Amino acid sequence: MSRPGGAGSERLSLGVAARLSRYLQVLIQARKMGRETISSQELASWTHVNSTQIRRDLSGFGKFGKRGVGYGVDSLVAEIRKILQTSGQHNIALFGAGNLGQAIASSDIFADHGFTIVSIFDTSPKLVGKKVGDVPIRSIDDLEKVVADEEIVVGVLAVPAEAAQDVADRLVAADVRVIFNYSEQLLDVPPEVTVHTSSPAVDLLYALYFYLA
Amino acid sequence: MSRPGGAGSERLSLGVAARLSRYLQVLIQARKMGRETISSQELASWTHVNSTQIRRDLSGFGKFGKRGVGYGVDSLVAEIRKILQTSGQHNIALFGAGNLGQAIASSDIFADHGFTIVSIFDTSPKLVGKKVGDVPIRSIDDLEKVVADEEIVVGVLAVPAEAAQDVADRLVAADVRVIFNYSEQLLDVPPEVTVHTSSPAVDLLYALYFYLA
DNA sequence: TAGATTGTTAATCGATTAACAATC
DNA sequence: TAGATTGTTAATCGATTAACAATC
Repeated sequence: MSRPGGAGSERLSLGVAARLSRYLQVLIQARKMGRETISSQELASWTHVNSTQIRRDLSGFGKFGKRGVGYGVDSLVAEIRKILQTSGQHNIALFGAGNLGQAIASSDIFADHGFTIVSIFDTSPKLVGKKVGDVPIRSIDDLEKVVADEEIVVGVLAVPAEAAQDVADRLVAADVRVIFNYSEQLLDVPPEVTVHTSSPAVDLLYALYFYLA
Repeated sequence: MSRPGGAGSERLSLGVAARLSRYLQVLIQARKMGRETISSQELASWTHVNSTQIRRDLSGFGKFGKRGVGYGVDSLVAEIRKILQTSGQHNIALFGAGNLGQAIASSDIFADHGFTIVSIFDTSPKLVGKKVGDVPIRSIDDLEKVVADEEIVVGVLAVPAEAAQDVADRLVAADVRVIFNYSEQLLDVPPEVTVHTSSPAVDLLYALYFYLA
Protein backbone atom coordinates (compact mmCIF):
# COMPACT_ATOMS: atom_id res chain seq x y z
CA MET A 1 0.00 0.00 0.00
CA SER A 2 2.11 2.89 -1.23
CA ARG A 3 -0.62 5.49 -1.38
CA PRO A 4 -2.30 6.15 1.94
CA GLY A 5 -5.94 6.93 1.25
CA GLY A 6 -5.36 6.48 -2.44
CA ALA A 7 -6.64 3.36 -4.09
CA GLY A 8 -6.53 1.04 -7.02
CA SER A 9 -9.46 -1.21 -6.50
CA GLU A 10 -9.65 -0.44 -2.78
CA ARG A 11 -12.40 1.65 -1.34
CA LEU A 12 -11.58 5.28 -0.85
CA SER A 13 -11.25 6.48 2.71
CA LEU A 14 -14.06 8.66 3.96
CA GLY A 15 -11.91 11.76 3.97
CA VAL A 16 -10.60 11.28 0.46
CA ALA A 17 -14.07 10.67 -0.97
CA ALA A 18 -15.42 13.75 0.79
CA ARG A 19 -12.59 15.94 -0.46
CA LEU A 20 -12.77 14.66 -4.03
CA SER A 21 -16.50 15.46 -4.09
CA ARG A 22 -15.67 18.93 -2.96
CA TYR A 23 -13.03 19.44 -5.64
CA LEU A 24 -15.53 18.25 -8.20
CA GLN A 25 -18.11 20.77 -7.13
CA VAL A 26 -15.68 23.66 -7.43
CA LEU A 27 -14.36 22.39 -10.77
CA ILE A 28 -17.84 22.24 -12.25
CA GLN A 29 -18.55 25.74 -11.10
CA ALA A 30 -15.19 26.95 -12.41
CA ARG A 31 -16.02 25.39 -15.76
CA LYS A 32 -19.28 27.31 -15.88
CA MET A 33 -17.25 30.44 -15.34
CA GLY A 34 -15.19 29.57 -18.40
CA ARG A 35 -12.00 28.46 -16.66
CA GLU A 36 -9.88 25.97 -18.56
CA THR A 37 -7.14 25.32 -16.03
CA ILE A 38 -6.95 25.67 -12.28
CA SER A 39 -4.04 25.44 -9.85
CA SER A 40 -4.03 23.52 -6.60
CA GLN A 41 -3.67 26.89 -4.90
CA GLU A 42 -6.91 28.18 -6.40
CA LEU A 43 -8.73 24.97 -5.62
CA ALA A 44 -7.44 25.32 -2.07
CA SER A 45 -8.82 28.80 -1.65
CA TRP A 46 -12.26 27.70 -2.80
CA THR A 47 -12.48 24.40 -0.98
CA HIS A 48 -10.66 25.39 2.23
CA VAL A 49 -8.48 22.32 1.75
CA ASN A 50 -4.71 22.77 1.88
CA SER A 51 -3.11 22.89 -1.56
CA THR A 52 -0.51 20.24 -0.74
CA GLN A 53 -3.30 17.99 0.42
CA ILE A 54 -5.08 18.49 -2.89
CA ARG A 55 -2.00 17.63 -4.94
CA ARG A 56 -1.42 14.61 -2.72
CA ASP A 57 -5.00 13.41 -3.07
CA LEU A 58 -4.90 13.70 -6.84
CA SER A 59 -1.43 12.28 -7.36
CA GLY A 60 -2.58 9.12 -5.66
CA PHE A 61 -4.58 8.32 -8.78
CA GLY A 62 -2.39 9.59 -11.58
CA LYS A 63 -0.49 12.59 -12.87
CA PHE A 64 -3.34 14.84 -13.82
CA GLY A 65 -1.58 18.20 -13.64
CA LYS A 66 0.92 20.11 -15.74
CA ARG A 67 3.81 21.69 -13.85
CA GLY A 68 3.84 25.42 -14.19
CA VAL A 69 0.27 25.40 -15.48
CA GLY A 70 -2.14 23.57 -13.17
CA TYR A 71 -4.90 21.08 -13.84
CA GLY A 72 -7.17 21.00 -16.87
CA VAL A 73 -10.64 21.64 -15.54
CA ASP A 74 -12.43 19.35 -17.97
CA SER A 75 -10.05 16.47 -17.67
CA LEU A 76 -9.94 16.71 -13.89
CA VAL A 77 -13.73 16.62 -13.71
CA ALA A 78 -13.66 13.43 -15.78
CA GLU A 79 -10.91 11.84 -13.69
CA ILE A 80 -12.60 12.54 -10.37
CA ARG A 81 -15.91 11.24 -11.66
CA LYS A 82 -14.15 8.06 -12.70
CA ILE A 83 -12.59 7.72 -9.25
CA LEU A 84 -15.89 8.35 -7.47
CA GLN A 85 -17.68 6.02 -9.88
CA THR A 86 -20.41 8.60 -10.25
CA SER A 87 -20.16 9.20 -13.94
CA GLY A 88 -23.66 7.87 -14.43
CA GLN A 89 -27.04 9.39 -13.92
CA HIS A 90 -28.95 8.72 -10.74
CA ASN A 91 -32.60 9.27 -10.05
CA ILE A 92 -33.71 11.03 -6.94
CA ALA A 93 -37.10 11.89 -5.45
CA LEU A 94 -37.89 15.12 -3.68
CA PHE A 95 -40.42 15.28 -0.85
CA GLY A 96 -42.21 18.54 -0.19
CA ALA A 97 -43.24 21.08 -2.82
CA GLY A 98 -43.20 24.12 -0.52
CA ASN A 99 -40.78 27.01 -0.81
CA LEU A 100 -37.76 24.88 -0.05
CA GLY A 101 -38.81 22.02 -2.31
CA GLN A 102 -39.45 24.38 -5.20
CA ALA A 103 -36.13 26.10 -4.63
CA ILE A 104 -34.34 22.76 -4.79
CA ALA A 105 -36.29 21.61 -7.81
CA SER A 106 -35.47 24.71 -9.79
CA SER A 107 -31.76 24.82 -8.99
CA ASP A 108 -28.96 23.16 -10.96
CA ILE A 109 -27.28 21.97 -7.85
CA PHE A 110 -28.23 18.32 -8.16
CA ALA A 111 -28.45 18.21 -11.94
CA ASP A 112 -24.83 19.37 -12.27
CA HIS A 113 -23.71 16.23 -10.53
CA GLY A 114 -25.78 13.77 -12.47
CA PHE A 115 -28.74 13.63 -10.14
CA THR A 116 -32.10 13.86 -11.84
CA ILE A 117 -35.15 14.72 -9.80
CA VAL A 118 -37.75 12.47 -11.38
CA SER A 119 -40.60 13.11 -9.00
CA ILE A 120 -41.73 15.54 -6.33
CA PHE A 121 -44.13 14.34 -3.67
CA ASP A 122 -46.50 16.37 -1.60
CA THR A 123 -49.57 15.73 0.51
CA SER A 124 -51.49 18.80 -0.55
CA PRO A 125 -54.24 18.07 -3.10
CA LYS A 126 -53.77 21.60 -4.37
CA LEU A 127 -50.25 20.83 -5.50
CA VAL A 128 -50.58 17.23 -6.66
CA GLY A 129 -50.88 17.09 -10.43
CA LYS A 130 -49.02 20.35 -11.02
CA LYS A 131 -45.45 20.54 -12.18
CA VAL A 132 -42.26 22.31 -11.13
CA GLY A 133 -40.39 22.76 -14.36
CA ASP A 134 -40.76 19.39 -16.05
CA VAL A 135 -41.17 17.43 -12.87
CA PRO A 136 -44.65 16.30 -11.83
CA ILE A 137 -45.86 16.67 -8.26
CA ARG A 138 -47.34 13.40 -7.14
CA SER A 139 -49.29 12.24 -4.12
CA ILE A 140 -47.15 10.72 -1.40
CA ASP A 141 -49.36 7.63 -1.71
CA ASP A 142 -47.48 6.78 -4.89
CA LEU A 143 -44.11 6.72 -3.13
CA GLU A 144 -43.58 2.96 -3.22
CA LYS A 145 -44.63 2.58 -6.83
CA VAL A 146 -42.51 5.48 -8.10
CA VAL A 147 -39.43 4.43 -6.14
CA ALA A 148 -39.59 0.98 -7.70
CA ASP A 149 -40.53 2.07 -11.24
CA GLU A 150 -38.02 4.91 -11.49
CA GLU A 151 -35.14 3.28 -9.64
CA ILE A 152 -34.85 6.02 -7.07
CA VAL A 153 -31.61 5.77 -5.09
CA VAL A 154 -31.86 8.93 -3.00
CA GLY A 155 -34.75 10.60 -1.16
CA VAL A 156 -34.45 14.31 -0.46
CA LEU A 157 -36.66 15.54 2.39
CA ALA A 158 -37.90 19.12 2.18
CA VAL A 159 -40.94 18.49 4.34
CA PRO A 160 -41.89 19.92 7.75
CA ALA A 161 -40.07 18.33 10.68
CA GLU A 162 -43.25 16.57 11.84
CA ALA A 163 -43.56 14.69 8.57
CA ALA A 164 -39.91 13.76 8.05
CA GLN A 165 -39.73 10.55 10.09
CA ASP A 166 -42.78 9.10 8.35
CA VAL A 167 -41.37 9.74 4.91
CA ALA A 168 -38.01 8.33 6.00
CA ASP A 169 -39.68 5.16 7.26
CA ARG A 170 -41.47 4.66 3.98
CA LEU A 171 -38.30 5.27 1.99
CA VAL A 172 -36.43 2.74 4.09
CA ALA A 173 -39.21 0.21 3.60
CA ALA A 174 -39.03 0.86 -0.14
CA ASP A 175 -35.30 0.04 -0.08
CA VAL A 176 -33.91 3.54 -0.51
CA ARG A 177 -30.56 3.61 1.28
CA VAL A 178 -29.52 7.27 1.05
CA ILE A 179 -31.62 10.06 2.56
CA PHE A 180 -30.86 13.72 2.39
CA ASN A 181 -32.68 15.53 5.19
CA TYR A 182 -33.33 19.26 4.92
CA SER A 183 -35.70 19.24 7.89
CA GLU A 184 -34.49 19.70 11.42
CA GLN A 185 -35.87 16.36 12.51
CA LEU A 186 -33.37 13.83 13.87
CA LEU A 187 -34.19 10.73 11.88
CA ASP A 188 -34.13 7.20 13.24
CA VAL A 189 -33.10 4.77 10.54
CA PRO A 190 -31.48 1.33 10.41
CA PRO A 191 -27.67 1.26 10.24
CA GLU A 192 -27.54 0.34 6.55
CA VAL A 193 -29.20 3.64 5.65
CA THR A 194 -27.12 6.81 5.29
CA VAL A 195 -28.74 10.05 6.42
CA HIS A 196 -27.25 13.41 5.77
CA THR A 197 -28.92 16.26 7.62
CA SER A 198 -28.32 19.73 6.28
CA SER A 199 -27.49 22.11 9.11
CA PRO A 200 -26.55 25.53 7.81
CA ALA A 201 -26.64 27.08 11.26
CA VAL A 202 -23.89 24.72 12.40
CA ASP A 203 -21.47 26.12 9.88
CA LEU A 204 -22.48 29.61 10.82
CA LEU A 205 -21.89 29.02 14.53
CA TYR A 206 -18.50 27.71 13.88
CA ALA A 207 -17.54 30.47 11.47
CA LEU A 208 -18.74 32.98 14.02
CA TYR A 209 -16.60 31.48 16.76
CA PHE A 210 -13.46 32.28 14.81
CA TYR A 211 -14.80 35.69 13.98
CA LEU A 212 -15.58 36.56 17.59
CA ALA A 213 -12.66 34.82 19.30
CA MET B 1 -0.75 21.77 27.34
CA SER B 2 -2.50 18.74 28.76
CA ARG B 3 -5.61 18.82 26.59
CA PRO B 4 -4.95 18.57 22.87
CA GLY B 5 -7.52 20.67 21.10
CA GLY B 6 -9.12 21.60 24.41
CA ALA B 7 -8.57 25.06 25.74
CA GLY B 8 -8.62 27.36 28.67
CA SER B 9 -8.24 30.75 27.14
CA GLU B 10 -6.69 29.38 23.97
CA ARG B 11 -8.54 29.34 20.72
CA LEU B 12 -10.28 26.12 19.86
CA SER B 13 -8.87 24.13 17.00
CA LEU B 14 -10.93 24.16 13.82
CA GLY B 15 -11.98 20.56 14.24
CA VAL B 16 -13.09 20.94 17.84
CA ALA B 17 -15.12 24.08 17.09
CA ALA B 18 -16.79 22.37 14.15
CA ARG B 19 -17.67 19.29 16.17
CA LEU B 20 -18.95 21.24 19.15
CA SER B 21 -21.25 23.19 16.84
CA ARG B 22 -22.54 19.93 15.53
CA TYR B 23 -23.22 18.51 18.98
CA LEU B 24 -25.06 21.70 19.82
CA GLN B 25 -27.33 21.38 16.84
CA VAL B 26 -28.31 17.83 17.72
CA LEU B 27 -28.77 18.72 21.40
CA ILE B 28 -31.14 21.54 20.56
CA GLN B 29 -33.17 19.27 18.34
CA ALA B 30 -33.16 16.53 20.98
CA ARG B 31 -34.43 19.06 23.50
CA LYS B 32 -37.31 19.94 21.20
CA MET B 33 -38.15 16.26 21.13
CA GLY B 34 -38.40 16.30 24.92
CA ARG B 35 -35.15 14.47 25.69
CA GLU B 36 -33.59 15.30 29.06
CA THR B 37 -30.41 13.25 28.86
CA ILE B 38 -28.38 11.89 25.99
CA SER B 39 -25.47 9.46 25.84
CA SER B 40 -22.28 9.92 23.85
CA GLN B 41 -23.39 6.89 21.87
CA GLU B 42 -26.64 8.56 20.82
CA LEU B 43 -24.87 11.80 20.00
CA ALA B 44 -22.47 9.74 17.91
CA SER B 45 -25.20 8.14 15.87
CA TRP B 46 -26.73 11.52 15.07
CA THR B 47 -23.56 13.46 14.39
CA HIS B 48 -21.52 10.70 12.72
CA VAL B 49 -18.72 11.51 15.15
CA ASN B 50 -17.18 8.65 17.11
CA SER B 51 -18.52 8.40 20.68
CA THR B 52 -15.05 8.29 22.23
CA GLN B 53 -14.18 11.42 20.33
CA ILE B 54 -17.27 13.14 21.72
CA ARG B 55 -16.43 12.21 25.31
CA ARG B 56 -12.88 13.33 24.73
CA ASP B 57 -13.93 16.67 23.23
CA LEU B 58 -16.26 17.40 26.13
CA SER B 59 -14.02 16.19 28.92
CA GLY B 60 -11.45 18.73 27.79
CA PHE B 61 -13.66 21.44 29.24
CA GLY B 62 -15.12 19.83 32.34
CA LYS B 63 -16.97 16.80 33.66
CA PHE B 64 -20.35 17.40 32.13
CA GLY B 65 -21.70 13.85 32.11
CA LYS B 66 -23.00 11.40 34.70
CA ARG B 67 -21.60 7.87 34.47
CA GLY B 68 -24.28 5.35 33.78
CA VAL B 69 -26.67 8.09 32.71
CA GLY B 70 -25.25 10.35 30.02
CA TYR B 71 -25.26 14.10 29.59
CA GLY B 72 -28.03 16.48 30.63
CA VAL B 73 -29.30 18.01 27.42
CA ASP B 74 -30.03 21.46 28.87
CA SER B 75 -26.81 21.78 30.77
CA LEU B 76 -24.72 20.55 27.86
CA VAL B 77 -26.33 23.08 25.54
CA ALA B 78 -25.38 25.81 28.01
CA GLU B 79 -21.82 24.53 28.42
CA ILE B 80 -21.15 24.29 24.70
CA ARG B 81 -22.57 27.73 24.12
CA LYS B 82 -20.22 29.05 26.76
CA ILE B 83 -17.26 27.34 25.11
CA LEU B 84 -18.20 28.63 21.66
CA GLN B 85 -18.87 32.08 23.08
CA THR B 86 -22.09 32.20 21.12
CA SER B 87 -24.53 32.57 23.97
CA GLY B 88 -25.56 36.00 22.69
CA GLN B 89 -27.84 37.06 19.91
CA HIS B 90 -26.43 37.96 16.53
CA ASN B 91 -28.11 39.84 13.76
CA ILE B 92 -28.00 38.53 10.23
CA ALA B 93 -29.30 39.79 6.89
CA LEU B 94 -30.80 37.61 4.22
CA PHE B 95 -30.44 38.43 0.53
CA GLY B 96 -33.06 37.18 -1.87
CA ALA B 97 -36.76 36.78 -1.13
CA GLY B 98 -37.44 34.05 -3.66
CA ASN B 99 -38.40 30.50 -2.80
CA LEU B 100 -35.14 29.75 -1.07
CA GLY B 101 -35.03 33.05 0.81
CA GLN B 102 -38.58 32.60 2.04
CA ALA B 103 -37.86 29.03 3.09
CA ILE B 104 -34.87 30.19 5.12
CA ALA B 105 -36.77 33.12 6.62
CA SER B 106 -39.60 30.92 7.81
CA SER B 107 -37.48 28.16 9.31
CA ASP B 108 -36.22 28.00 12.90
CA ILE B 109 -32.83 26.87 11.79
CA PHE B 110 -31.01 30.11 12.44
CA ALA B 111 -33.25 31.35 15.27
CA ASP B 112 -32.52 28.21 17.29
CA HIS B 113 -28.90 29.18 17.43
CA GLY B 114 -29.32 32.79 18.38
CA PHE B 115 -29.27 34.25 14.90
CA THR B 116 -31.99 36.78 14.20
CA ILE B 117 -32.81 37.67 10.63
CA VAL B 118 -33.43 41.41 10.92
CA SER B 119 -33.80 42.21 7.27
CA ILE B 120 -34.41 40.58 3.92
CA PHE B 121 -33.17 42.30 0.80
CA ASP B 122 -34.44 41.92 -2.71
CA THR B 123 -34.21 43.85 -5.95
CA SER B 124 -37.78 43.26 -7.07
CA PRO B 125 -40.06 46.29 -6.53
CA LYS B 126 -42.93 43.84 -6.22
CA LEU B 127 -41.44 42.35 -3.08
CA VAL B 128 -39.86 45.38 -1.42
CA GLY B 129 -42.10 46.68 1.34
CA LYS B 130 -43.75 43.32 2.01
CA LYS B 131 -42.88 41.11 4.95
CA VAL B 132 -41.97 37.49 5.51
CA GLY B 133 -43.30 36.78 8.98
CA ASP B 134 -42.18 39.83 10.94
CA VAL B 135 -39.21 40.61 8.78
CA PRO B 136 -39.46 43.44 6.26
CA ILE B 137 -38.21 43.05 2.71
CA ARG B 138 -36.06 46.04 1.85
CA SER B 139 -34.45 47.31 -1.30
CA ILE B 140 -30.86 46.24 -1.76
CA ASP B 141 -30.02 49.96 -1.99
CA ASP B 142 -30.42 50.14 1.78
CA LEU B 143 -27.78 47.46 2.39
CA GLU B 144 -25.06 49.74 3.75
CA LYS B 145 -27.39 51.67 6.03
CA VAL B 146 -29.08 48.57 7.48
CA VAL B 147 -25.81 46.73 8.04
CA ALA B 148 -24.48 49.65 10.05
CA ASP B 149 -27.68 50.44 11.95
CA GLU B 150 -28.56 46.87 12.87
CA GLU B 151 -25.06 45.58 13.55
CA ILE B 152 -25.28 42.81 11.00
CA VAL B 153 -22.45 40.29 11.41
CA VAL B 154 -23.47 37.71 8.83
CA GLY B 155 -24.86 37.99 5.29
CA VAL B 156 -26.79 35.02 3.94
CA LEU B 157 -26.98 34.87 0.15
CA ALA B 158 -30.06 33.26 -1.35
CA VAL B 159 -29.80 35.16 -4.63
CA PRO B 160 -29.22 33.88 -8.17
CA ALA B 161 -25.59 33.01 -8.95
CA GLU B 162 -25.24 36.04 -11.23
CA ALA B 163 -26.04 38.43 -8.39
CA ALA B 164 -24.01 36.78 -5.64
CA GLN B 165 -20.61 38.36 -6.25
CA ASP B 166 -22.08 41.87 -6.31
CA VAL B 167 -23.84 41.40 -3.00
CA ALA B 168 -20.70 39.85 -1.52
CA ASP B 169 -18.62 42.84 -2.62
CA ARG B 170 -21.03 45.24 -1.01
CA LEU B 171 -21.11 43.23 2.21
CA VAL B 172 -17.33 43.19 2.35
CA ALA B 173 -17.22 46.93 1.77
CA ALA B 174 -19.75 47.35 4.57
CA ASP B 175 -17.44 45.41 6.92
CA VAL B 176 -19.37 42.16 7.14
CA ARG B 177 -16.81 39.41 7.69
CA VAL B 178 -18.92 36.23 7.51
CA ILE B 179 -20.87 35.28 4.39
CA PHE B 180 -23.06 32.27 3.97
CA ASN B 181 -23.48 31.47 0.30
CA TYR B 182 -26.43 29.39 -0.85
CA SER B 183 -25.80 30.19 -4.49
CA GLU B 184 -23.48 28.13 -6.64
CA GLN B 185 -21.26 31.09 -7.41
CA LEU B 186 -17.62 30.82 -6.34
CA LEU B 187 -17.09 34.05 -4.45
CA ASP B 188 -13.92 36.13 -4.54
CA VAL B 189 -13.39 37.84 -1.21
CA PRO B 190 -10.40 39.19 0.72
CA PRO B 191 -8.69 36.75 3.09
CA GLU B 192 -10.16 38.26 6.25
CA VAL B 193 -13.66 37.31 5.10
CA THR B 194 -15.03 33.82 5.75
CA VAL B 195 -17.28 32.34 3.09
CA HIS B 196 -19.21 29.19 3.58
CA THR B 197 -20.80 27.81 0.44
CA SER B 198 -23.62 25.36 0.90
CA SER B 199 -23.17 22.39 -1.44
CA PRO B 200 -25.77 19.74 -0.80
CA ALA B 201 -24.83 17.80 -3.92
CA VAL B 202 -21.32 17.32 -2.59
CA ASP B 203 -22.59 15.38 0.39
CA LEU B 204 -24.84 13.39 -1.85
CA LEU B 205 -22.01 12.43 -4.21
CA TYR B 206 -19.92 11.24 -1.39
CA ALA B 207 -22.74 9.31 0.31
CA LEU B 208 -23.48 7.70 -3.02
CA TYR B 209 -19.91 6.58 -3.51
CA PHE B 210 -20.11 4.45 -0.39
CA TYR B 211 -23.50 3.18 -1.44
CA LEU B 212 -22.33 2.16 -4.91
CA ALA B 213 -18.82 0.95 -4.07
C1' DT C 1 15.76 31.19 -19.87
C1' DA C 2 12.73 32.57 -15.87
C1' DG C 3 8.62 31.85 -13.43
C1' DA C 4 5.16 28.97 -11.91
C1' DT C 5 3.31 24.89 -10.23
C1' DT C 6 3.24 19.97 -9.81
C1' DG C 7 4.54 15.62 -7.55
C1' DT C 8 6.70 13.81 -3.56
C1' DT C 9 9.15 13.36 0.76
C1' DA C 10 9.61 13.84 5.66
C1' DA C 11 8.14 15.60 10.00
C1' DT C 12 4.40 16.89 12.99
C1' DC C 13 0.00 17.15 14.65
C1' DG C 14 -4.76 15.94 15.42
C1' DA C 15 -8.40 12.28 14.87
C1' DT C 16 -9.74 7.72 15.58
C1' DT C 17 -10.25 3.64 17.98
C1' DA C 18 -10.17 -0.01 21.53
C1' DA C 19 -10.02 -0.82 26.06
C1' DC C 20 -11.15 -0.32 30.74
C1' DA C 21 -11.28 1.47 35.48
C1' DA C 22 -14.24 4.66 37.85
C1' DT C 23 -18.74 5.57 39.23
C1' DC C 24 -23.58 6.82 38.72
C1' DT D 1 -25.85 -5.17 43.49
C1' DA D 2 -25.86 -5.12 38.31
C1' DG D 3 -25.91 -2.52 34.22
C1' DA D 4 -24.72 1.43 31.80
C1' DT D 5 -21.89 5.05 30.53
C1' DT D 6 -18.39 8.40 31.50
C1' DG D 7 -13.57 9.96 31.65
C1' DT D 8 -9.03 8.70 30.29
C1' DT D 9 -5.06 6.23 28.50
C1' DA D 10 -2.35 4.32 24.85
C1' DA D 11 -1.72 2.91 20.20
C1' DT D 12 -2.56 3.75 15.38
C1' DC D 13 -3.82 6.08 11.48
C1' DG D 14 -4.79 9.91 8.48
C1' DA D 15 -4.34 15.02 7.77
C1' DT D 16 -1.47 18.90 7.65
C1' DT D 17 2.41 21.41 6.58
C1' DA D 18 6.96 22.94 4.84
C1' DA D 19 10.20 22.22 1.63
C1' DC D 20 12.01 21.38 -2.77
C1' DA D 21 13.49 18.97 -6.98
C1' DA D 22 11.35 18.12 -11.34
C1' DT D 23 9.45 20.13 -15.24
C1' DC D 24 6.03 22.64 -17.96
